[in-house]
Amino acid sequence: MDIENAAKAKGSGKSTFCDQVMPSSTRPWVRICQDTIGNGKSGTKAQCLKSAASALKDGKSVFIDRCNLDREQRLEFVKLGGPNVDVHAVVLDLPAKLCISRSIKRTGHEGNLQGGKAAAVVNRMLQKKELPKLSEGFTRITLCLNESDVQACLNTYSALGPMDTLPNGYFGQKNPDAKIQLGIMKFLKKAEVPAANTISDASRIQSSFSPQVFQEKNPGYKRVENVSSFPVNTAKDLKECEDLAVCSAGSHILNDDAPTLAFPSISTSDFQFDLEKASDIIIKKVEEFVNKLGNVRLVLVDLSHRSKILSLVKAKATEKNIDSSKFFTFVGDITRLCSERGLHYNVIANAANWRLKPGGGGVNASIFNAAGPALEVATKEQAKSLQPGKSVAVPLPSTSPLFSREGITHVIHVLGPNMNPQRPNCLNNDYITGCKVLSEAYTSLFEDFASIVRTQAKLAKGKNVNLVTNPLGLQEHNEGVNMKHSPNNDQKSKREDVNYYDKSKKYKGSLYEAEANIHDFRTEKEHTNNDKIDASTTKVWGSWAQALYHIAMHPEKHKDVVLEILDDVVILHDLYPKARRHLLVLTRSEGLDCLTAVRKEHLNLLRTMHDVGMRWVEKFLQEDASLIFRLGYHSAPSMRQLHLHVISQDFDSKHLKNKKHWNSFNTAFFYDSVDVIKDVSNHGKATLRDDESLLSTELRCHRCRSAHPNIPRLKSHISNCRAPFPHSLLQSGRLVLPP
DNA sequence: GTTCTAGAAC
DNA sequence: GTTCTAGAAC
Repeated sequence: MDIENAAKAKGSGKSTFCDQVMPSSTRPWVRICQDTIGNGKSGTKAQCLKSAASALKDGKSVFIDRCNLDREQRLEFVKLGGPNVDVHAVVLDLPAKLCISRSIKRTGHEGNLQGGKAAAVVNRMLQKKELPKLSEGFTRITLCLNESDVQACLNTYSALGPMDTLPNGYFGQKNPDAKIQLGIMKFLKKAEVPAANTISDASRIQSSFSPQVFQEKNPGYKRVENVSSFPVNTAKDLKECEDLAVCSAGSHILNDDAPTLAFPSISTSDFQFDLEKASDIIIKKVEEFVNKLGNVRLVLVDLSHRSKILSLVKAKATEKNIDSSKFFTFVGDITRLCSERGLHYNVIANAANWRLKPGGGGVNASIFNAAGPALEVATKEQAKSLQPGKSVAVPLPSTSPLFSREGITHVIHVLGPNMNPQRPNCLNNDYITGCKVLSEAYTSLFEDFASIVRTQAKLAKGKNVNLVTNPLGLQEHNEGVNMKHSPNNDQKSKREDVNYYDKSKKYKGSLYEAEANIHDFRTEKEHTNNDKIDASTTKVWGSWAQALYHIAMHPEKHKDVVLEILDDVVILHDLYPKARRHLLVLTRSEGLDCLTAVRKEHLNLLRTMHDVGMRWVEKFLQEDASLIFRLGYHSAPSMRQLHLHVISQDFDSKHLKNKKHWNSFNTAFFYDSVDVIKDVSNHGKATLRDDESLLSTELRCHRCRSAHPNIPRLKSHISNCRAPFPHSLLQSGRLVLPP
């Protein structure tokens, strides 16, 4: 099989890199494609070189679109423009698994043998492949390991204007020498089951085969050989990117997992503090804390690449040789650094006003706006006002978009000194006091951040010591994971033998979820070590299964969904109701996650849950006497934290979409509350009936028991079926009808 | 829990 | 060609 031909087949797709960049770019790009250079047909390398040289001469920027898998192939292209041309490589190095499945699919050999052969060819190619290095003469290399890397890179190049330059360096991976993707051997065994085929998949395959070299002419740009890497791998705005290049040369550390504080420059905008003095203070305080804090990152953020304060701080950081993996400057909206710029961060500082109120302008308005009303409420709980030089850390409720979208767990409000006569407490140019107060402000900010990090580390540690019989390094994992949160990180783990660390990385490791994750480690560990352990402790909850737990622990922070907060339970609307009326009665008892854990001591709680549910049913029946209700638990719930479903039997809801939805409420999987209470009362526990097959059984009408071929047909039937309910449901008060 | 989507079923 | 399911990803 000829890999280049394979690449060409998919290269014709519109989703290739050049095709996406060229139309949206204001730069004069020329694409040199070996596959089409010979009057639409495949040409030679020499033809490519010739065309590229002539385009460069005309002042064009050039894409070299061909398989440049090894150094030798690339060498002549890199040399083309001479020392005044910027030479970039964009390496589209997507999972090997994908290449193989695509190539198998493409050649039409889906059988076991051919599939295996195709996989072997790809495997050989990948083994041979040599990723580009800066030492070959590239000024910038961007390695894309997944779709979102590719998208970020596309954005970067699409935004590149005729005169713009990009920072030099190696972006995207710690080890540019990596040759073969782990897990490939495991994939080979599965090669007989080719993965699905789409256009976008096709383009990914091509990409994998052909690291492509893009050259752009840039007269007047001085070429640098040994350039730095940045702790950034996605950047949209190229101009702004220049400001990212603050790191010391030679550093290849992408310390992306470390707890990260993003902070604006305090007092330098509206409060008109002198920039020179402010930058000195920032550098001094950063130097002081960077070593003290251990494995964390401090990131100074400003909106514009023209930011004076960023350039000053950047220059001074370089001068002072501050570790660029621990401190760097970054251009972007502080409320969107993760979603828009790919920077993982956990805590942000706000340049607050003394009332700690939203509004005003600048960072304060922007953070309060982005965080939603939840931040204002949470802030009020912590403090009413703030003195200059002080800060206050506010845990961000999980309802805040900054939490869910960006992964920010805390906002630290900081009030700096004011030099603006139009604002309160103006220091009238008294920079002796001013510098002292600004120093205090940063000290307070960094100490608050340190305290958040320490608390979380301790929490993780404490739980481990208590819960894990054989720590096996888990402690370390948890600490590492603790502050990590990466909503937009779709980089897949290349390892297929998922260990605890890998697994944990898949969680959104917010501070709140950290606890839950630790719980997971324990249970999974115990499960592997001891098969005899009770089922109630072996369940592993995914990160998405924590929502009800969070609500139960902090119902006051979820006023948007919570209907009623009582001592033992919380009542809320099911987020995706499967009927006209669908409530959840949620226990507030921590650690009671599902029915299997319920024992005699929970009887009172079960009765309370039932009674509260019944009270709401009565209310609903008064509003609509045609409704009929059923109260019960899912035998094996998807969401953590024991919850009772209170659901009307119309099942008239757009959210009821699949067999599992239907069967979870209409087979023995649905465990009537009255039966649970009876069973726990009689036998001390609920009898297990979480047979997975219950969820995939045929679809039957809950009234007349007729079977239906699919969900739409079933829904159409139940909307009209008025047959009486089965005898069993009418007994023991399982169904609740109007009096 | 939902969303996304390939491909099976119609 | 369209509908629907089911599995993966989150």
